[in-house]
Amino acid sequence: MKSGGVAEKPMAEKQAEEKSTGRARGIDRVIALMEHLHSRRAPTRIADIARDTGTPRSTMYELVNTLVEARWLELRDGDGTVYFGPAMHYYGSDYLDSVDLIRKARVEVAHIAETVGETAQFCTLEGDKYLVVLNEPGRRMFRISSEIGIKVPIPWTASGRLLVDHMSADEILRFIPPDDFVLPDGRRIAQDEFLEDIRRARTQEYVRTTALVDRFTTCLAAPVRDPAGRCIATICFVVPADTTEEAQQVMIDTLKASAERLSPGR
Amino acid sequence: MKSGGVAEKPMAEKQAEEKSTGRARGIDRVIALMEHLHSRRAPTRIADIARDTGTPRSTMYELVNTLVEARWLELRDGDGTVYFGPAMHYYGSDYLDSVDLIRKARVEVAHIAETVGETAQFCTLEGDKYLVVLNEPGRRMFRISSEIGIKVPIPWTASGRLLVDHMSADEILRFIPPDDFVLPDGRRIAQDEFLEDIRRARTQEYVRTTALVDRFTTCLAAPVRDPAGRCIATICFVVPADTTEEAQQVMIDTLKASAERLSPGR
DNA sequence: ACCGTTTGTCCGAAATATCGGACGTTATTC
DNA sequence: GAATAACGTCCGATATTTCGGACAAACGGT
Repeated sequence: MKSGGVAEKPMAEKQAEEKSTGRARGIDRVIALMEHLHSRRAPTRIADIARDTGTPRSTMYELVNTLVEARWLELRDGDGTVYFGPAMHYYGSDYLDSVDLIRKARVEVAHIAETVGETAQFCTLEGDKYLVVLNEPGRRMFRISSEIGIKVPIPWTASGRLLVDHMSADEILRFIPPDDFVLPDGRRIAQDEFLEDIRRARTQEYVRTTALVDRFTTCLAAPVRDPAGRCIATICFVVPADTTEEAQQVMIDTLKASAERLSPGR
Repeated sequence: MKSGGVAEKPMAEKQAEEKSTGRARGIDRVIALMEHLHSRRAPTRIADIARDTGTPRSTMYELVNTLVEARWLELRDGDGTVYFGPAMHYYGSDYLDSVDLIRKARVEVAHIAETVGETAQFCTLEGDKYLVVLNEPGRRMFRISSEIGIKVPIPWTASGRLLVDHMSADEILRFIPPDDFVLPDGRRIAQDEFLEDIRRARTQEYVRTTALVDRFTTCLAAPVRDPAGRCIATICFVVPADTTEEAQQVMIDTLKASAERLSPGR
């Protein structure tokens, strides 16, 4: 077997079965299936999906067949594993084109990633989590797998500090789940430093963070604001921490210009 | 109402109901729903979707609610219309990243679109139709709406001439539905000219077409070939027909270089 | 202001899709 | 090479989801 074998993630079937009986609608099982694939982000064997989503095996086989036929899913490798199919890309592209801000952001992100040569992203909030919506790898491309659509705690990111800057300190601390201040390596982000970052961000109109999620990475982010001045999204660079200060200043100016162009109603 | 009102497309419910009774599984209704949205490529009212897909109204409302909750769909405008939601983008991105050739093609297409400044695309065959998989608008950006995932007759395109160049003349004419030689404006593409285009393409390793689908547009395409020499995809530019010959030569060279880099096993 | 049309919700009935388990086949382990 | 585990398919029963139609509210044209 090429993938790491049996995964032990007992979190996927949260709401797989909520009522009393184990029986569920096909569509609900399909939604659980797709969410599971997205969270694993790798081709997965059908039996594993069935187990991890709490779906009966026979049902899962039946549904997967249907979805493969519709090209929502694709059989991968020898066979035995499935992953997303081309139909998802088509529908996803339709979504991107249908949202004005995202369509414009795509142009900006592609442009600055190409000209600067570093990975650029466009991010928003979804609920109380931070989310990468667009990702354009730079020439370096040291991070291969996309994080698009993966929810991340707000304090882990530079953009997160901008996306909550319309709230008061109290509101912010009530808004963000306390556990989200703990980084993947176990370090805890001090709340007062976090709030100070946000305060500074409001005047500087950009945020820089270093060695947060990843020890050797710096994030630079600028806010996209609605006419009321509220940060509705961010555009950012993800660069090696040893990037020179001058280069970073250029990037910050680039980000501010792009963010300005993206801010609606100007 | 902002859209053209009631649409009269009696083709969407092809296989909406195939058996005898009108009853169908939820998942099949959802697949029909998504395909319908993709073919319309615009936010659509729920009742219209129900009618055009042959789904009972009450069923469609039920399903749409479920899908909106899962963020597969989004309510648009005031309300009343639905379209694809962010989840489709996330799943679609996962698909793009999971296919090696497409992941590489994304880099190439973005790069040449940025440097040349014209719209670049990456295309393949799906069944007997041509299909845009990636589309990166140039600076001009005169065509806004994406055609990603929309099936187009092979003879209408420059890329199509490359994608069938491994077949004999007979095979090609058997492969392409006869109606596909008729352009949107009613003109008919002569089969011998079409075959001659393909023959020339094989030696030149690129194709140029002008004023085919669109009177003022020229397409330039180069083949991505597998180790056996078979064209498995194309990379192309879509430019105004009055682009100078010198500029077009530069683009052809650019395409050939990119196509070469994308061709597996070299 | 009137009236016809459309929207969105609710309900009971019944057609059927989901489920569990069994079975033959293929892969993996020792 | 035998034993064990996993894979994928099939089948009948029943719990459930789909469906049609009815209804109130909102809309829109005259």
